[in-house]
Amino acid sequence: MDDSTKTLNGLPLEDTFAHYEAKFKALADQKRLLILNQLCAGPINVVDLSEIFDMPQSKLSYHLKVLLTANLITKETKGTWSYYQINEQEINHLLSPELCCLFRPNDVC
Amino acid sequence: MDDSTKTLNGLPLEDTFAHYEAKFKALADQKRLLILNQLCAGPINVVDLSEIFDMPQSKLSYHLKVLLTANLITKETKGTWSYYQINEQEINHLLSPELCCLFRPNDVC
DNA sequence: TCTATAAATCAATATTATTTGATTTAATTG
DNA sequence: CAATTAAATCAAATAATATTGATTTATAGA
Repeated sequence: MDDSTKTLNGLPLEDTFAHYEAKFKALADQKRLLILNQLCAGPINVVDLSEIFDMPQSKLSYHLKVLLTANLITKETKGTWSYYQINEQEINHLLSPELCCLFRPNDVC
Repeated sequence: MDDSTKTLNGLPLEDTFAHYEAKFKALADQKRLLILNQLCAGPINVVDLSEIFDMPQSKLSYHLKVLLTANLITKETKGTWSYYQINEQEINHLLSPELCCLFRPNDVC
């Protein structure tokens, strides 16, 4: 069987890996990892994040969008305010239990 | 306690995340994920890889170097030939058991 | 309605990563 | 030693991401 026809769960391997490439790209940034870690303390809005990290709001919006697009976080908007949260399921699916601990709201590891 | 003083295993959080940023960057590429997956079939050299993936040798050397630097693979040189292998420990430390399966030599998941 | 504020988006720029083909280094073999 | 081959490296071109400050959109409240 030639390599180009290998599949996983009915998908060509290349599609599978294109999918994970996107996830890892979103994780491949120190600032975004710090944001994820901060989100463990609970839902938070852009303004509060920009104070905590001393970062311009537009920069945070950008990085939050990257994380959102990769489905690593979720957003809930209440009136003027948007609160961001970890997508625990997705994180658990990707990362080792060891690593997940850095990004899990309710864990002591 | 202010954010800049948070630590994990005696290291500032930022150092921890700088470390993981490098690992995830190495994983954040479809070609490198395919290479890792191929390495599961056993140690292999650059020329064979470049035939399997129909890629120029210099490109493969580049991507292998990225993976090596991130310590996701290891290299063993025998005379003229260099054989690359998965660093299973490192992969296991990073990825969920589910995902590890894509990159484990001896697993059926 | 007018003002203030949250948050996304935009356009310009800067920074990083990737690709390519050529060259170099080093080991093997005749 | 000369020729061959594996594999790393280099420099130049291109592509992808990130950063900045300004602008825009939308909601809330006086």
